[in-house]
Amino acid sequence: MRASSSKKEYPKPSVTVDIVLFTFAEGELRVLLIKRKREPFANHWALPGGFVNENERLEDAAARELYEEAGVKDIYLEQLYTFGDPGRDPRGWVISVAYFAIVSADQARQVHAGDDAGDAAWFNVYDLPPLAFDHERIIRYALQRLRYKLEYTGLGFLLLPESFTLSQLQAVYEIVLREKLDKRNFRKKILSMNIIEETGQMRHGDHRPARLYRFSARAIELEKARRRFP
Amino acid sequence: MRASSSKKEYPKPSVTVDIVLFTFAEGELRVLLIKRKREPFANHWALPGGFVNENERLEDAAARELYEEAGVKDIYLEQLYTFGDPGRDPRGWVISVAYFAIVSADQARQVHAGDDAGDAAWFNVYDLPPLAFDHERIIRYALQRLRYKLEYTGLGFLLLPESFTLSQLQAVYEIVLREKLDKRNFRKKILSMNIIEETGQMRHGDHRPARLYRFSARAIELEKARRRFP
DNA sequence: ACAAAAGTGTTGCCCTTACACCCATGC
DNA sequence: GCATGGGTGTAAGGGCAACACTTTTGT
Repeated sequence: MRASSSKKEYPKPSVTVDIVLFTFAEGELRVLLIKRKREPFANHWALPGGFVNENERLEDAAARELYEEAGVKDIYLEQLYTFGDPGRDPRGWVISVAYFAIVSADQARQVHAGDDAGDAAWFNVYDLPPLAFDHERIIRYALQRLRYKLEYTGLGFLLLPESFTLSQLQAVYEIVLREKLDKRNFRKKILSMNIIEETGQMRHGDHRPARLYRFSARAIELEKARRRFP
Repeated sequence: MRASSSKKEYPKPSVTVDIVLFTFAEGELRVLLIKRKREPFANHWALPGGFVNENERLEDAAARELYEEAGVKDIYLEQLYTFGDPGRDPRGWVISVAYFAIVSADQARQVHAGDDAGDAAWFNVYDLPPLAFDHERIIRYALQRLRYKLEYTGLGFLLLPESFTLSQLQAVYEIVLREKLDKRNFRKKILSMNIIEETGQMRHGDHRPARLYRFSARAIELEKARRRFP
């Protein structure tokens, strides 16, 4: 059964990528879904994704599908898990490499349904419609990964617009982690990470204005270094 | 490009699993390799692995290949990463789902080359021969994962025989993490985790006898719970 | 002036780290 | 009796959690 006993022809699976794309807007953690036009699961919502092409890196396939189906580019992407259980796709043997992705609230606004896909829409992760295939399971797993990332790295700001207040950032943490956080401790912790800096601007809203922050170049470099592998 | 536009026939990749199987023996962290009999990379060492069958779970395929090629069963297995870069296999389009696996020193002794594979042998991870395909990269990534696991969970003992001394366990940590640890702090930390218990036996060697420990049922349950997902 | 969110420090506790000596055995 | 690895406690410092009031604005 070695790869090298290769004169015989073995059956081959189809390989797809599926992308769990998160963002944060209006106080909700949201996931992008596409409404399927065709069977199986016509009119069900599903993760964006599709077949991998030959001579294409898996991550490139994920980026391409996101662009084709939702018009978004330049996105934080990382491999999540590969799902290959028999029966996960009624059409036959289909293995899916799932990716985990984040867009800022700014980028999220550019999303529009691509030509060859159905409608694209954002859904509250905690209130999803019935999903096609095993996509609910994939989202649950992605959410778990998002929680780890938020706790261990400072990646919360990837979900927000370019400038944001500390209260907004805290709201992201609270909603993703599903727990209430202490304001002072939160601020101390985030500021001590040295990953965000003041913009000097203020946000004016209903009440006392709040300082605006952006994530610092340092934070971006840190994350790039951490991802240099594999 | 949706999965559902499926009347056209897309080319399909071959899908394999490759397993990075670790153990610890004679003061070394070791990886199991198989000597390839056929081209490409004939006579090079490679990770155990092979094609996934239809109607087979990916993890089952990994377990099967380990059994066929090395005769080992009932192993700690978890998915590591999926490698699909173009050109990673000279035979064409081959995507590999890599698995991370650990056997105890006891189990490692049962390893023997299977019928349809070449020789099987254990190698010091820090002193590997030239490897086939992108297998060196896969091993480097698996090693990184092993380090995380050792730091965050108490899984060091999976590498050791059923009963072991604290000094042996410390040696595992030191060699995997490549740093020297303080004996008292190490013992305090491990014991406070409540994952190992005394067997009541002693190991008699050259010098003062050492207490033998085993990992407790609790540790096994904990790890099972943590892995219940995805 | 009042409602509402922004902003700010201190304390106690726990966990981590650094560190050195006696003990039990085999030879 | 000596060489060798086994085994043990304490003190200081850093990080984390708990906790309440003042400030600034819009209306």
